[in-house]
Amino acid sequence: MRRKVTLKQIAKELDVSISTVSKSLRDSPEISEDTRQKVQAFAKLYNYKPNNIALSLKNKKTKTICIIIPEIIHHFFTTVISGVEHVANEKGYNVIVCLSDESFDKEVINMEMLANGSIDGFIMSLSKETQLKKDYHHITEVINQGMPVVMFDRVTNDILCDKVIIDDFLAAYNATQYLIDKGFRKIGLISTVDYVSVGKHRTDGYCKALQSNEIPVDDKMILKIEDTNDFEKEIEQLFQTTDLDAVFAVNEIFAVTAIKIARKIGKKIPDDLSIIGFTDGIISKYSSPSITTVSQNGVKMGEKAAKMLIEKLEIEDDDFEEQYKTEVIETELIERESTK
Amino acid sequence: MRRKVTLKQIAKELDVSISTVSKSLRDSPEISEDTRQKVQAFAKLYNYKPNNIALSLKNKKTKTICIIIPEIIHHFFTTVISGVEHVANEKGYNVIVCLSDESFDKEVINMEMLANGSIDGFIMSLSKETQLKKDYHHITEVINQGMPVVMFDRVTNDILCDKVIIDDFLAAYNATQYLIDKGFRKIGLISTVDYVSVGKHRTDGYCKALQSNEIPVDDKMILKIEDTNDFEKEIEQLFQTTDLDAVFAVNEIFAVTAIKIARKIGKKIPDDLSIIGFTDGIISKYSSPSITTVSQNGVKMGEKAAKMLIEKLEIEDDDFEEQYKTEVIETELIERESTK
DNA sequence: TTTCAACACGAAAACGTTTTCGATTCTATA
DNA sequence: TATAGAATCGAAAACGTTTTCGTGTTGAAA
Repeated sequence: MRRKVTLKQIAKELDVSISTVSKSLRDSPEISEDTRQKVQAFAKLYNYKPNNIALSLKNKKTKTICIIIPEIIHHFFTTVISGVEHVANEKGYNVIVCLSDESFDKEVINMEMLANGSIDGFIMSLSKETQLKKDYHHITEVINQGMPVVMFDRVTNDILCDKVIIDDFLAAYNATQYLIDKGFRKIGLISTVDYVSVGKHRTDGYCKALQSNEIPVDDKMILKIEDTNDFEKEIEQLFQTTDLDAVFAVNEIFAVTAIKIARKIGKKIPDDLSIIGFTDGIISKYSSPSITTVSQNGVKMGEKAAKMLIEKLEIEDDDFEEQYKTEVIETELIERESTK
Repeated sequence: MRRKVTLKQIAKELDVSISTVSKSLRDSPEISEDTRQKVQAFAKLYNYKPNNIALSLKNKKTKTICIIIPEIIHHFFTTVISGVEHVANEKGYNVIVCLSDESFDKEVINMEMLANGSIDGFIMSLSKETQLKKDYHHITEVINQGMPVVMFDRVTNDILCDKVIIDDFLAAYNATQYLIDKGFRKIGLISTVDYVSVGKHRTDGYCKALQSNEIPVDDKMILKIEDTNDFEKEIEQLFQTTDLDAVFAVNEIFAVTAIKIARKIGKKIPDDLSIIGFTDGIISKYSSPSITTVSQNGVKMGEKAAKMLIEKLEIEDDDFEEQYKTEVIETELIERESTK
């Protein structure tokens, strides 16, 4: 077991000072060719690598960013991670992934823990509970300490910071309009409870589309799901109490479950019922029938968020004009087999 | 913007020494009640939190572990992350997630980057390319430096370290036997290339089960997929050149794709063809028909791996008897709709 | 020979902690 | 009152770097 070698050890071994070793390794012109080569050879032999922690302490930069997501089970979030990872690694940053499990407390703990020097900045999507409580003190706290934060997808207007979102309202509007254009009039909605920001926006877009086409919004056709554990019954009830010819679901789990329930009660997809989902995830693609869906490019969101964060991190502190941007990622409707 | 306050600043402000501040905050008996309260009050007011990096440098412990996975798209790996996160957080550790993208180089870079003080230990599953090259120098290097490594799922016998696996051979054997018990004889296999360790073991289990039942192994019924990008054609060809009544697929992507192709060429699932997958992931559950599968409890694997790693980290260096364990996680067959 | 610059290197501070040990003051006992 | 011992605090080292600045040596020009 050969422990890592330090500058001090090299210095001692070669009988020079620590400074000389450091400078030699960084090719400082102050050092003579002779000693430089001697030191470098020795360092290579013992596989010297500078200690990251010491560097972090000295530079006050850790070259590490943290992404906090509510759940890892939603494929969308894993694609965001993938995007973040990609550009972060490219720029020499590491990524710490934290899961809030939709819990306010876990979100707070994670942030407080990491904000004390461990990382340089946050990329995050709000947990359900945080959105419900509307308590963002932990985030403002971090921002006030001068640590940049980029929010994505589930964001809030109560916080001033960089954001990456899609136009949930417009995407839902277009999806609904697509169904209307196909001739459907009895269009159901399977959404989340309103305090989840994106759920609210998508619900609004759905309603607006109906209104624009002078189709009355019928609350009986709208299902807002709170508990993700046992929502199959609710969907089944929706299908049995209403006579829908199309459904817009705000995520792919809801969409695929709707398909399953519809089948169970004897409806053929898409012949008897057309379904549009949200998020072009792995389920939509591999489900049979594959699901027509609003693509929400998670990789692109992650990449963009990481770029914005790292940009903020690398501008000199001199020209710190606080300019917050909100980037809107394009969505598109991917037509597959669940609509006709 | 109120920057983080340090011990030095508090000391200066209260006109005491840094040591006194530090001791006061840690409730040292050396300090008088008076000054202790004074310091603590001041610290609370200014929301003092110790700097993690400084602590890491001092303690030579970062309280951070890294998990390296080949791909985040496989739901199995995300469940492992979830398990690791869970116990790590419980024990006060942070988790850095790295994606090797099945690339040897990325695996090496990630490990070399983080091994220099940034983290305390690794949890990892080998990339395809690493398994192909059989080059594990980066891993032995890390282990030789005294940093514990726990491997899971895709492991190798060439490295001595703690491991968490399932019995791939037995699980595949049982799955195949299950099909045989149902009366099937023409059982196809959709596997990965042999250098992926788990693919090889599952293939062996399949073959062994056939042999035990005196069913000849027919290479034409075995498809080994190398390129994950365009394997649909290969599966289609398999179905057209052979007349199978059942298929065992070594992961859920292969399984769901097999269903899709089978449907496409007019076969009904499970009436004309029964299919068993591997990994009880999100696809298997939500696919319709839902997929009978070998459950490979990723959460449990992650939890176990994290526990083993943290245990290694927290034993005193005194009693360092190198004892490596290999933990085998139970699998079970989950019967769903894709078999009859 | 003197002087000055270039050259080569080392000492020390700094990042923010914790901890050991020494120093000073106070209290109580002889 | 002298003194031992407790109580209270500060100096400094240590973790591993980088970097500024100072210092000594060398060579060449005056």
